[in-house]
Amino acid sequence: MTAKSGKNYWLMKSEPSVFSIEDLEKAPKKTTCWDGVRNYQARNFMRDSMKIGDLVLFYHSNADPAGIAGVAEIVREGYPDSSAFDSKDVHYDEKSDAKNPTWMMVDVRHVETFKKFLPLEELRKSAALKDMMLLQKGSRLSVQPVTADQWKAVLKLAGSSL
DNA sequence: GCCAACGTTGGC
DNA sequence: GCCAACGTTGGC
Repeated sequence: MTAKSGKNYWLMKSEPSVFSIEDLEKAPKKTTCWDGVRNYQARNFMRDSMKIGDLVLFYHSNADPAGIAGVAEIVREGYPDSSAFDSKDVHYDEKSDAKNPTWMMVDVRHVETFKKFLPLEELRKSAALKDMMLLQKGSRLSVQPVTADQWKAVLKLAGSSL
């Protein structure tokens, strides 16, 4: 992964019935740890490439409708996902060793909830977004990079002032 | 709730 | 190292 200097952009998925952007806004310090990711590619992005200050599109998956709900920012870089060590947690992974953790997480803080939610259907209509990973057939990665151009196009669609 | 697409596991 | 079986994701 190219981890050049400067800001990177991301998209992170959450099921709003589990944790929505409203939940993030109401959370203490408007911040949460992004635990429970159990996919190596997504883990690698969080561990290796996400930097403090990077901005994130907060995506509502398994929702009606699904789409982009707003923006968050990275406030803590990759560190071990403690939920992997908790046998009572739904994301418990008995194979993950606390001394050599398999799974990592980051902390994200709420930045903006879009006044205009961007449903998938609308994203698909945008020529500027046609190559976005989110929109590719079969793509289901829960943490994924977004290009600077895609980022600008999304904020424009949302009428965001960021 | 259905199911296509994907990732992981485990037998061989 | 192959690949079938299984589990999960996530749109619809």
